[in-house]
Parts: sequence; structure tokens; C-alpha cells
Amino acid sequence: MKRGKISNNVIRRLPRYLHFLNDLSYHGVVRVSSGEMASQMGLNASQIRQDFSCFGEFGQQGYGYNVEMLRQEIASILGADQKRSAILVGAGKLGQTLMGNFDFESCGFVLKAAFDIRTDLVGASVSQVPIYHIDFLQDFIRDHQPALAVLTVPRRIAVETANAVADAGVRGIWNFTNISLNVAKSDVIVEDIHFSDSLLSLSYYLKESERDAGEPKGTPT
Amino acid sequence: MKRGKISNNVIRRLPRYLHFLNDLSYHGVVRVSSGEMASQMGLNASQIRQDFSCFGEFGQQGYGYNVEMLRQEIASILGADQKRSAILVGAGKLGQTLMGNFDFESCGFVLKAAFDIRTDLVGASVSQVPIYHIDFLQDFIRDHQPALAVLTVPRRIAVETANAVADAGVRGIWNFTNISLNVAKSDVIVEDIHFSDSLLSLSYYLKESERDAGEPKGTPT
DNA sequence: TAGATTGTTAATCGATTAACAATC
DNA sequence: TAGATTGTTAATCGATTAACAATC
Repeated sequence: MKRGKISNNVIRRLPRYLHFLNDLSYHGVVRVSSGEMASQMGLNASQIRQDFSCFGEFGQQGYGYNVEMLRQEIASILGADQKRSAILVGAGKLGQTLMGNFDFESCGFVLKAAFDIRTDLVGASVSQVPIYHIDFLQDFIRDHQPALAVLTVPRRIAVETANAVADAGVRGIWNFTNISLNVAKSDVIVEDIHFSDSLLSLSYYLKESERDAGEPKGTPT
Repeated sequence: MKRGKISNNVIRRLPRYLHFLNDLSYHGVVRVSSGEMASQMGLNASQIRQDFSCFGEFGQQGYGYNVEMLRQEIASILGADQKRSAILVGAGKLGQTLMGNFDFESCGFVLKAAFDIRTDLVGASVSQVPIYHIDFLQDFIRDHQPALAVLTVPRRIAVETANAVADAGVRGIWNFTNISLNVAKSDVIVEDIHFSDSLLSLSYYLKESERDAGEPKGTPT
């Protein structure tokens, strides 16, 4: 496997490749070429080959790629084939939704426990994941060394909670709080799910398409 | 206001500017320079000025930008100051979470109704938003012309539901189904929230940081 | 005025796409 | 073998950053 700095753009395309290959695999497709992938995914074939070549040589001239083999390679690059421990902090509505519906295992994680301050939640379980009181958070992290913390607490306590899990040794934070976290420990990886950023972008494109529709000719300046 | 094709990268930064300016405004800050914004947001000052200049001239030499005025300009560009109708399809856990917790209004939308097939949900309301039976979806769209449909249905019926709302006249789809939608009507704007793509990227960076930590010297090839 | 900061043009940097020899 | 398709190098394209005249 090669090394060197891989650009963020490449990393963000890998999950899409993985999903696509999972689908092919599910439908029993055995081989695929970069050209076929490109046309079905709306990408450029050169780009796909470039992306793969950051990590090794997975194809064969004149044939293309073996779907199953390529799928496993990309899963491995992303760590989707691992089983790392994860915890969830903030077992409110959103937290429980993720506990119940999100497939952590397909991303290489196993959700071990959730934490909340509400005593009426403590002691319950959602999809076999127990909810503990937040007072046990630090001890649990020290004992179980989870790689990931899912942050679904209210905005108000987002920063302190992020710092708490980072101090206790968590290496990655999946942040749903819609706050830009500047975690004190600089080697912690933070990935944000910003619902509102996404919807605002959509809103822009909606406005733009209305504008285009309203001016069919291409109005001069 | 200028025109011309604005790059996607610029559009994706606008919501971040808006949040930052909202914060400044909330804290009573009256003026800000591109340099201050850059250092606090971890961007480049030239980039910020370039981004703004796509849409007009909002600053003043020697002074910088008036926070309130800039905030309103960007909100207007994104449509965050509007009040467009939206509906939600699929009032399960995730759907209800969004109905209850997400601030649609701050993104320029008003959630008017939700739809589900489960009769035990029909008739209920979440945060004043009523849940109707999915049989009334088409009629409701024709009558109320919502600009946006939030798609929180199960994967299985994602494609058909997306096509249904598009056919009935919805212009934008906020897609939470983790399926890549190819909506038949090509002028429909689809914005995906792909939880697993996000987590897989995080997983990659976690692996990478472990690798770096394990090889402190910079191993030669 | 002197200092600061914009908007914009030019320079640099990086990412995407095209081209093609290698070879299955 | 002939056709197809890779991996990679080179060319193009676009985005970011630097520089600076204009001017508040």
C-alpha cells in the first residue's frame, strides 16, 4: 500500500465507492471497470483510477476490477471492516434514533453504551445498548477505551462534553451538536454533521434554480 | 448583485459564515474584518473576501464589515430569511426528531405537515406539526405547493417516495435515506445527509492518526 | 493625515481530466 | 491474437493565496 498525503476530496469519495460496490456485490456482479463505475456514478473514469492508485493497484489490464476484492480493499482503507468500540453521549431523541436505527457495524464500530443525565433514561436500553448515568462516563472510557464518541447532547453542554471525552482518551468525536467544536486536545478527530449547513446549501440551490427559471434567455448584465 | 456560476465550494462556506456572524451579532460585536474572521474560523482572509465578492461589495476600506449588515446579506443569499413551506415524509423516529428539534425557520423554511403510512401516528402532532396519512400527500402538495420535502422514509420506499413528491411539484428534497437518489425530474434539487459517509471518513482519519502515531520518525518507502 | 482594510488582479497551488504505453 | 482496460504521466482546469492600488 502506498502512502503520502491523501487529499480530503479523495477520502470523501471512498464511502461512495464502497456503497456502490456493496450494491454491485449484493446484485451478484463480479467485475466492473472504471468506465462503468464512472458512468453509473456520474464521475470521470480517470478520477476513479487516480483515486484507487493512491492506495495500491487493485485492477487488471483488459479486465477491470474484481468487485468483491475491490470492495474489501476500500472497506479496509476506511476501517469499515473493523469492530471498534464506540459510545454515545446524550440519549435524547436524536441519540436514541441513532442507537435504534443507525448501522454502526457497517462503518466498523460497535456501540457499547450510551450516557445521559436524565435519571428516567438511565437503566433503559435501546437496541441492546444500555444507557448509563453521565457520572460513569469517565470511568467507562478509562475501562473500555472506546475509539469514538457520538455527541448528541444539547448545544449548551457540547463543548464541555467534547473536552471531557477527549480528556478521558477518546480519539474521535462524531459531532451532531451543530456547534463548531474546537477541542482542546489537538489530536482528536472531529467530524461534524451540520444539518443546518446542509439545508442552507439546498436552500441556495433552490433559489438559484428559481432564478434561472425566471430568466430563460440568459439576461445580459 | 453579481451573477455567474458560483462554485460549490463557495456555497458550502456560506452557512459557516452565517453561523459565525450570528454568533458575533449575538455577542454584540458591531464590526469585523476579513482578517479577524479568517483567524477565528481557520480560513484565509483573501478567500473570505473572494467569496463575498461573488455576490457584491459588502465592506468598507479601512473599516471592514458591519456584522449585522453582512449577516443579513448572507442570510438573504442563502434564503435563510424566507418562510417557504416544507413537508416531511416518514414520521418515524428520525422524522419526529427533526420535527421536534430541528430549527427549520432559521434555514428559511416552515414545516407545515408530516406524512406517514402508520395509522397509529396519523392524527398526532409533533411540535404543532400534524401527521397525515400518506394517501393525502399528493393532494396536500398540489394545494400547498411546498418548496421542500424532507425524506425520512425507510430505504425500501425511498426512490418511489422521492419520485412521488417530485411529480407532485416539490422542487427540493432533503434526503436522509442514505440512498443516492436519481430523481426522474431532473430539475429537482436533492441534498443528501449521508450519516455513514460521514462516519466512514471519520474512521479513515482515525486510522490515519493511529498510523502516524505508530511511526513517529517518518518511515522511508 | 496615517493606518487599516477592502475588492480585485495576478501568481500559485492542487485537483481533475486526457492521453497512452503496458499488458491482461 | 485483438480488444479492453489498467496505472501513470502530462495537460488542463479551477480554486486558493498573495499582492496591491484604491480609499475609507
